[in-house]
Amino acid sequence: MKTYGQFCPLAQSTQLLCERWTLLIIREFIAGGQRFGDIQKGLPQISPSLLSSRLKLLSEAGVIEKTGIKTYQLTEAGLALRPVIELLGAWGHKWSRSNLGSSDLDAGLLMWDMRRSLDPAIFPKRTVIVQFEYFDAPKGSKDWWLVSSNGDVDLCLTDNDYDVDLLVKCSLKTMTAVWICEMTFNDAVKSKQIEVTGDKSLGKNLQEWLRTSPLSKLGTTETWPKLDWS
Amino acid sequence: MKTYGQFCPLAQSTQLLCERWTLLIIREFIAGGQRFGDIQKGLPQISPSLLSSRLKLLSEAGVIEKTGIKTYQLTEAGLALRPVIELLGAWGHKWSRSNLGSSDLDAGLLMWDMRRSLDPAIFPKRTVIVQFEYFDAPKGSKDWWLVSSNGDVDLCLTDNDYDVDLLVKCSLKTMTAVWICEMTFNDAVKSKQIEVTGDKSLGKNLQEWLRTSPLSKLGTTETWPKLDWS
DNA sequence: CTGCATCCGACGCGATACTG
DNA sequence: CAGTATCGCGTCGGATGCAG
Repeated sequence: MKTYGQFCPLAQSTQLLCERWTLLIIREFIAGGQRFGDIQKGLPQISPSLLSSRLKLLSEAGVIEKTGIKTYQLTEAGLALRPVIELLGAWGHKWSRSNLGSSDLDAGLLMWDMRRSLDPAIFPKRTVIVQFEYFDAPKGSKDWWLVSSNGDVDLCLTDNDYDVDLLVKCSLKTMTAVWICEMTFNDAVKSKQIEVTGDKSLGKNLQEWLRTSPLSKLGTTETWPKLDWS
Repeated sequence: MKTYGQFCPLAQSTQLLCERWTLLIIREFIAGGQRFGDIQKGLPQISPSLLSSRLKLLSEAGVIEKTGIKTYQLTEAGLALRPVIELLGAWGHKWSRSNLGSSDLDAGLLMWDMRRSLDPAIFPKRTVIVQFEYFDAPKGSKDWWLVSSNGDVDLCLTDNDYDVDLLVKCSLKTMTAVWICEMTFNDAVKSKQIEVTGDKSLGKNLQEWLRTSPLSKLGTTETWPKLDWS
């Protein structure tokens, strides 16, 4: 870890936390990840060796700790970073100019994020299957299935001959924009950017379903309440 | 600027802000710096070329803007980073383990920080000169003079045959610890870690004088009110 | 003094392969 | 799945010097 040679507390924290990937790793822990693989899943582009060394560094710094042979969790110091993460996220949401360059789009990340954030209680207890079709996504990540059944949500990338209740067709960019609240689902449907077919009564719940993302609250309130990430 | 390939607002903000030096540069702007040299003074170890490229990047990102031929200031987006800086600083103050390694000590930074943070109103209007002597500082930065006269504080590194009102002798480490509120000035005096000689009535004000650092408020309150950096 | 260009070294970081 | 070892590239960033 490179130091700044300054006694300033900000220098102390940034030299630890503001290295590449580090704050995103913390984000994954806040979002509920516990294992090496959980973290990797939320950070597809990090190399295992780097992740490994970051975890070691964060352990030594007392931000995370091992809770088992292969599980970690945030310490008190780590949990204290949550407001920082939230504030930085809110700043990015409001002030970042990058407006979703196509290189920022990643269907896998999007769906993974959905899976862990959606509230299954919105749908009936019986199994409900929602298929997403992104016509502009790279081959192999165009079609996704979210399977909600008795309080659980599963994510599938392969067609298991599902009995699909709802089919959502749109561009990856549109769905991502909806997910991070740059537009509302309903508006996107109205303007034909999203096409929904299937069970009408279930369809009405989609907007509400898609609002439970922790990010989604960013757009709506200026000063932003505690988020329910987990 | 290296990107993460993620749409997450946190990824957007960190890829811009969490590169080496960047947040410390913002800190310097918040502290009132406007010119290239102001920033450099607070970041003695940054190279001019790197500072230059960071300023350019931040301009493009809309965090700072040129206000004149050679002055910059924070934009609205930049000002919005202040809570982030404060939170990160508070985190570092509370949770950073590094406990002032000697490599973090820097007499120049310390004195520069003092000069801009001290409240001259504490002392009488007439010229008051306080000399600091750090016996463990590197040669050439052992002796410093703070000159307070009618509402202004100047900093000197050379002996101008001053008529010194107060002489403060201690280690650089001790003074730094006091400055960032790891201990109080009075306690350090009591335990003989700081030796003060000179005008007794002025000496009594030192503790109060040294409490006006923006950092000093970190230690005292858990949730920390708006700081007066400027 | 301000700001930038150039050079070059160090090492942060990524890719891959491999082990338990 | 959870990491470690190795290798090598790329770039960050530090030193110096110069131009405005």
